[in-house]
Amino acid sequence: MAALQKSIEKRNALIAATIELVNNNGFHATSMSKIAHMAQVSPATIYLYFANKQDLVNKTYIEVKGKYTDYAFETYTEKMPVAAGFEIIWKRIADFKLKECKYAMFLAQCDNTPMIDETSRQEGIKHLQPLLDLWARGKDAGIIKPISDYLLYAYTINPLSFLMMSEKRGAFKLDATHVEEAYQAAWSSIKVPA
Amino acid sequence: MAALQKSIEKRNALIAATIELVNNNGFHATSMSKIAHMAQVSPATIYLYFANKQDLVNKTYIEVKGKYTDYAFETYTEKMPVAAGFEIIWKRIADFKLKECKYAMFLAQCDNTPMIDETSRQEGIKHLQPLLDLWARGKDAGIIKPISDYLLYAYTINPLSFLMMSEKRGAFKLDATHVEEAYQAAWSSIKVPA
Amino acid sequence: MAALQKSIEKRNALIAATIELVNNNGFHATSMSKIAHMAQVSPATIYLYFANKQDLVNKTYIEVKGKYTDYAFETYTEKMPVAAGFEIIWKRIADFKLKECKYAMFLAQCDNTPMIDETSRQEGIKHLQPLLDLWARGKDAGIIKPISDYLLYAYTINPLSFLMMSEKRGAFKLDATHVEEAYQAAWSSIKVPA
Amino acid sequence: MAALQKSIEKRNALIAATIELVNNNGFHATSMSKIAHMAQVSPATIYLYFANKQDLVNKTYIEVKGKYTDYAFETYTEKMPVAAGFEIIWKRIADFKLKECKYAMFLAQCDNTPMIDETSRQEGIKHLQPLLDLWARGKDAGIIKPISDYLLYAYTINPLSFLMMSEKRGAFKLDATHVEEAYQAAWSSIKVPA
DNA sequence: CATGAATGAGGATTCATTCAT
DNA sequence: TATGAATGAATCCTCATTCAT
Repeated sequence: MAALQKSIEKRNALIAATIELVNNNGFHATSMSKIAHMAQVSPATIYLYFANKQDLVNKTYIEVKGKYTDYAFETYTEKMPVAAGFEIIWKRIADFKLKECKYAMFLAQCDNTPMIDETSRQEGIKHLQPLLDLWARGKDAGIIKPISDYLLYAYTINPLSFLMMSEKRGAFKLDATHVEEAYQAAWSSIKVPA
Repeated sequence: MAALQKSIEKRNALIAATIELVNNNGFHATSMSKIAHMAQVSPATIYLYFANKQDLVNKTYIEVKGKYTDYAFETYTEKMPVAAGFEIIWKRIADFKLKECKYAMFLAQCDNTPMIDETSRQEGIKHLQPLLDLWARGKDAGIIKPISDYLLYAYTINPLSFLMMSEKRGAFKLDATHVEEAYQAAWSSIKVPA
Repeated sequence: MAALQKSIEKRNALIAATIELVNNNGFHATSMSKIAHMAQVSPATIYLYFANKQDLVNKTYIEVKGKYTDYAFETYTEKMPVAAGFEIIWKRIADFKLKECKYAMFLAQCDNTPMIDETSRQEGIKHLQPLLDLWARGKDAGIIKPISDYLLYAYTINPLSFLMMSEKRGAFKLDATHVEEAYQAAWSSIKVPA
Repeated sequence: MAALQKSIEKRNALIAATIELVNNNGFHATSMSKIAHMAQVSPATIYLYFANKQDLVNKTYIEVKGKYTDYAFETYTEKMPVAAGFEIIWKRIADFKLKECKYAMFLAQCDNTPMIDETSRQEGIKHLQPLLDLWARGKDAGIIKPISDYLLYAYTINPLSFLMMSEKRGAFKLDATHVEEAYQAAWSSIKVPA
């Protein structure tokens, strides 16, 4: 039991180190030895937990994506009305991206890199289903525009990544007002006009 | 003159090779020798044109960003009405992202990587000024919501990157109808409701 | 007793795994973990039976060499006439090399590698004594040429290794006729001409 | 020209280092860095001359095998009578194995290792053709036994490897008398009895 | 006896960069 | 200006071995 516990802690330390180093230096400059060093482990030990660098990065991606979707849907239930449900999910996601920016930044870096393989991406997307279901309900009810989920995502959720990264870069500060404005923009873009 | 011409061609070949290799393999797997090889040049020659790899990548970024903004504003003049002007710029950008996807993909890869330094990013953004001016006009006229330019960008232009990358990944196909829907979503998100 | 039995079985499993892996992949690519895995044992357990890798390999060598000489002399008795005794031993060895090729191949791999130390080699040779005695008898009787045992071995026994390896490599097929021809060649090379 | 010369010298130094290290420590313990060090070159430089370790070892094998066959046939011409021709070739080979033992040992180590691929082996064997032709002539003339070339090789040439390695191991000393005895053994084993 | 987890040392290989020509 | 050859440092990863349990 203690052994298992230690194992889990070591795995977590490795994943945490990967996130931190990739956030600070990018995939390119994140070496296995640096990860090992930060996790206070020998480089060889990494290979007890992960098959290779690809695997480590992809498993980290899946893990973080899991945290993200868990957070997103924590306060949502399928019985909520469409508009209210959307607002709740959207604001949870906004919260996550701003408060758990360590994770959000990592996911942003994963967006366009070949380091993450398609399998892991699919795995990561799977948990977004409740949002897709909500959109389906909305479209059926004539509340949400009958357009592709990719468009809905591009215009409501994806902008948050851009805003978060801009803030991280120090370009501008995202306060509560901005978040509310952003929500209004997101909702305006997909709701069927009155 | 012929010498100068050859110089420029070599520089261009290097930049073209960088774009192609980064698009296909990512920054990680793009080495100076491969770039040199593809540009039919010795590795040492690269250093006659660029200080080092960072510099090559950043200069490439600026160059591509220039092509992007040139294209965006080619048919726009400052005298156009706000809504019309916005539509024209937006559709040019959409066009660019879909037709010049070689360049668009490269820019997307640059979005969240520490490989591109802040100076180059600023340099690349500079040329967006006409769009910012248009937005200022729109806000003054009560046509566009009085919110941060970052928000306006996040909800109108940035989604196109996401859509383009999704299409590249084969996730879905972006046809003319989608583009029109996307434009409506973009405009809905930032226009002041009637 | 049962415990001792299990111990012996484990040792045997380790030796068997070593033989198989070295035969298939060479010394170079045969790691302690692979041996442990194939013997269904923990890597650490190997070190309860053998001091280190060198020791494991050398002990394996001695063990296999033992099987080889046991087989060689099983049907031979010192009272046999020289020529008959030689034929019997030679054909047993030929048999061994062709039928127990798992062991023969392993020995062949050991032939010219520094992995096997001189001590183990001496140990392995010791059991050839009956053959040396036979040769001594043959020399005394003027039946076998009065030349060094090394020469006798080189021209009668050693060629079998070459033939066996050639067959393993698929270069040619060793049938009963070939074996008889080989025997005649061997005997011709060392017998005193009539 | 000077540059080409230096290149050739470097390649030769690498091959020489490979031979020496493999002879002393075996393939297993011969690392690229040790080879580089002994050739007074950076490890990276090896990869300018050889694709990888396999390639280096195989090219070395082919090179050495070439020296071997060149030496073997230097004084032989196809017009010589069978018996005389055979003696000349055999003694040249014996000479080579004893005097150029650096090369002979390396070839012996190559005999049974998976490090040498089948292609290189075939390449190395190609140059033995004159010997095979001689044997064909001998068989036609009823001077040499009508048996497989593999058998002829196993009983005339291959024993020399064993003797050379035994000598290297200090087991016994091969003097001129031994060589003559060995030759007689070889010839006895394959000649058609009077 | 037996082990799974752990690791330091070392493996092959690649890379950004330099330098003599 | 242009280069091919060269390299030290760093890469990912494996291995023989040990140790707490």
